[in-house]
Amino acid sequence: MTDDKRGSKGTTEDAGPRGASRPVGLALRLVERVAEWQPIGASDLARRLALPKATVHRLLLALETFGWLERDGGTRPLWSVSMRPIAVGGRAIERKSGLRIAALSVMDALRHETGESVHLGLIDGENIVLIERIDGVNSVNIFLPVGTSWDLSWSSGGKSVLAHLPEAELETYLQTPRYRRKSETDIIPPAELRRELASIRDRGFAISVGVPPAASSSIGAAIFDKRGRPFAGLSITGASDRLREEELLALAPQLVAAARRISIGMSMD
Amino acid sequence: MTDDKRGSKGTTEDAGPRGASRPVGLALRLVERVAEWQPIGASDLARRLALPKATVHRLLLALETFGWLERDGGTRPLWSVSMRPIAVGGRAIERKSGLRIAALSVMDALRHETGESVHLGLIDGENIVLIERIDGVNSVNIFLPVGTSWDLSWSSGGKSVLAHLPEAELETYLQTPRYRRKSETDIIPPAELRRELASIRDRGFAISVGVPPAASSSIGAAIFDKRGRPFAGLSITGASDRLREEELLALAPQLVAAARRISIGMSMD
DNA sequence: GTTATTGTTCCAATATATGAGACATTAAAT
DNA sequence: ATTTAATGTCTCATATATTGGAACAATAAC
Repeated sequence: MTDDKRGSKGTTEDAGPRGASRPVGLALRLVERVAEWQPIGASDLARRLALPKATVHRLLLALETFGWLERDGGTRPLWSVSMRPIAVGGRAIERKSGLRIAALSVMDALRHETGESVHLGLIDGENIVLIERIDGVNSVNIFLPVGTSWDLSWSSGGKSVLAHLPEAELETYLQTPRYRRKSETDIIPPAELRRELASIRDRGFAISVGVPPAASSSIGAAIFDKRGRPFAGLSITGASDRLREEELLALAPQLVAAARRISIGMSMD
Repeated sequence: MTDDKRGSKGTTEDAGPRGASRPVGLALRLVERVAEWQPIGASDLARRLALPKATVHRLLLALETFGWLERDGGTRPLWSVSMRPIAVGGRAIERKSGLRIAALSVMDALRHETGESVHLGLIDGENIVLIERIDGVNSVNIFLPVGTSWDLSWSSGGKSVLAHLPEAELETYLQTPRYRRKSETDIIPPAELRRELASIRDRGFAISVGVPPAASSSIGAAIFDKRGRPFAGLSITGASDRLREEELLALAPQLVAAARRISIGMSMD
């Protein structure tokens, strides 16, 4: 009631650097955040993003029209993402660089040799995203959904990629503090992580042992492209009461061989 | 050099109905098409979409900044989608209505009983999208990527959903001609499809037999929400030389029971 | 060497996004 | 039942970001 600056627009700075479309940036941020917080109402969303209610509301409507978001039928609509991102992403994986095709037969062989589930993750910035999972023939107690993404330091697959990254990139990665998995406060000392990565580089694989109750343990190895750059991680995962450190180490030779076979398969096209 | 209508802007009509943000619509269309045609160059893309080169180029840059698209390092950049859509979609599936959680244990039991792979698809407009796959303990020769989507009439899971759709919606669905799988020209006569759907409704499941060389066959049943609406399909899939019609029919009781168990699990929250 | 494409940048014109406020409607609190 | 707070929805004047034709450079094809 005091100030009346109607129609004062925000600047592009809010959305991203470079000559980048502001509404597009806002819309994409909205999709990502709705996916994270769904189902969520418009006002709540606006508050969390520190954006005007009207702007958020308008964009939600637009995203609904284009089929990327949908709302449930309640009196107070709650928003969720549609199947569109999955469908788009599925196509992406399918044609992506032949990695999936190169990896599948090797992964299938591995699950039959070991009885355990095999996971394939692809690097995405500072995360690793699960793009394929083949289930072990043993009884499996955990089925990670394709599309799950973790910080590189949280999984054996991610750590094995991290270990072979060029020093400069590792440096950048370590610039931001990394928290231990399942903790919001417990920072991993960079020196500790560096030590572990050095050991991983030496041995050629990473292991990650979960704590007993309903947890899983895994062993992972990196996959390299033709220029020798690590870009994906292969890992064998199982219940942590069955796969203790001893059993994991026994799986190492087969895993490392499989990862190498995939790398080679990728290098010749 | 004749006409000089500089800066004449396009209208919102091009992008979509209602008061919808044009640049957002264009950007999303771009993401979807890039996913379909990747890797693709900017000019080629602009031509196929009948959009000005400059506009496409600018949006591609924006989408790169926001992390949804990426280009390979060649002198002539070719564009592909990043892992972002998968990561977003993964979160979507994870929290979606509890379906995945309700279905997983049932699917796991089913794969151990039958030895074959079990698929879970979610309806998305006139398509069904694969959101979860659990691999059979028998040797499996086909691993469909999560995120794959087909026309409802193309899979046993899709047909079983189609069969229980309200008449009005089925009518709308049949308005558009449906082609046989793997054919661009061979239309399925609506009457034929209607007959098959009636039989599926009677028996409670749908089957789909693939032609021998390197094909797969499956049997599917619908999953219903608490209001009795079919919204997902459960199916058992295997190599078509192992799963002939006879074997598929033998699996029917277990499949139907499993689908019912999931529906019930969904109805109580 | 010549020609045809492609990627990239510029810029004026204008169509479009913006966000404060107001209202109706629903949920929570008293 | 009545009040209070919060939510979804809409409108509108203004500022500005999007737009797309054209020109240029860089690359590929002939």
